[in-house]
Amino acid sequence: MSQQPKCSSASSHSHFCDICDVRERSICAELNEAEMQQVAQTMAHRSIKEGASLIREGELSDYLYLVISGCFRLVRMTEDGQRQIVGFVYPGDFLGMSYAAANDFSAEALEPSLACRFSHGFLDEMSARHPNIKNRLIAKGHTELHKAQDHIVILGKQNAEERVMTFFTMLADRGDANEIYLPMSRQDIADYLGLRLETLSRTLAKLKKAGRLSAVEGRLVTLNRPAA
Amino acid sequence: MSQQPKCSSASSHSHFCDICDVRERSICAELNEAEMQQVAQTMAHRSIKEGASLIREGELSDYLYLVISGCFRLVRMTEDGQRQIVGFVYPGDFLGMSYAAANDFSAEALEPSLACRFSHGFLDEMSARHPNIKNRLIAKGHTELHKAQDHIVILGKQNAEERVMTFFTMLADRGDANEIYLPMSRQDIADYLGLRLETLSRTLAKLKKAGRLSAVEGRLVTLNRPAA
DNA sequence: CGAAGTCTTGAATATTATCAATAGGGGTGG
DNA sequence: CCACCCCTATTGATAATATTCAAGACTTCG
Repeated sequence: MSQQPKCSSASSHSHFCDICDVRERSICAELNEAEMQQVAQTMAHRSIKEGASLIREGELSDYLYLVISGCFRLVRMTEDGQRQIVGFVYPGDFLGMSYAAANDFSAEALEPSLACRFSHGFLDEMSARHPNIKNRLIAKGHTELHKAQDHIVILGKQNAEERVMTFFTMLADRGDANEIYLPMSRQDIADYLGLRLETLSRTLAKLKKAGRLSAVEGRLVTLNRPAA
Repeated sequence: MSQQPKCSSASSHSHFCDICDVRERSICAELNEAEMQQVAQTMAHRSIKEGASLIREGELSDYLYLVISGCFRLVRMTEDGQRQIVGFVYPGDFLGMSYAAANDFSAEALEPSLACRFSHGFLDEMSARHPNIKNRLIAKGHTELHKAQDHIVILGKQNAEERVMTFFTMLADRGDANEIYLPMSRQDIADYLGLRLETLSRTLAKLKKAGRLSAVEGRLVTLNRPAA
């Protein structure tokens, strides 16, 4: 229940864009050379400390953020104070998509992270010249919906073992190896999978004994699956 | 496992728009008089029989559909053949939002329904003159994501009784009364709430005995809650 | 009326949650 | 460096909850 530390304030750095890993596959890919220059000059960024929130549930969404590096958990609190994690967010994903509406969830950094900040006004202006920007936002929203529905299937139809294996498999598919580093705590995983912390712990032990996980050591997990 | 009947093919009717209940609060609201005339002349509609599918999971989404009347269940099948309902769709909602991508789910009519059919090309053309159309699509996608996350919270944090009450309360809030007509079967509700059919049935009995539901008679349910 | 489907109820089982205690890990200060 | 504390994670025993399998009741429709 302690107050989250405030994250650092926005600041402009012209060379941030040079090191941006997600530029080619996000809205900046739509911009021409001159516009890219302008963006690089004026774009504000935010650096978010581990545990700090980039956006907060219920607050107004003034900006659209593009995650450049790091990782976030998306948290929704229920009326009776329970915590549900509705997703995890990685570089290339957007946060604060809701134009002038309250945020549906808080986004809390799991590790020191960087995000790029677009004002909605700026986006509208750019969209006039580059209609594909809006299309990318629509497509991205669609991807998010798809992921949320995968999540619904996990929670609606799978038992504890299946939930955990599905979760680890999704993480492993983000990289190329069967060894995974978990950026989130056990409680985070439990709150994502709709399980109690103890059930998750027991399920991990069971999966390891059954050989479906060849290693479970703190935040390092190794899947045992037929070579992809 | 029987094949769903094919729904009737598309047809054009100039006066369909006259009886459209959702026109003012959907994309047509952006159009001027002349454009509205054009839409009314050329727009194709589909009438979907009860049990028929408007779109199918895995098939390419050629069109965007706007539901005019009736009601659909959104069905996703898991690899092992289980059925999860990821949502219900009512007049004013869109289907087939994914530009040139496969549908994430099937939409099956719960009652005889009508939908209005937009080709993606037509939408792009109209959007050039009316940028708000794209904004409406973005906003609608956001609403859908929000609803999916509500669903995640139901499945992740609530027990059977809470799930059922939350579901009925949502339905009641769509209208103005505490008496609800359910357009879907018990199995549909169970597959939406992540419960077995028998568990749902028992939970209904329990809620009635406890007085939280004052009536449960087939598809008619009456909530017992402090007058809103 | 009969048949097929849908819904409800019953009894036994399986799964998960709860409460409680213990173990591990990382940092701080003596 | 070690002892201590705090936080996170694991394990154990029991209780609550939901599933499974089975049977019966209610509806709808031919």
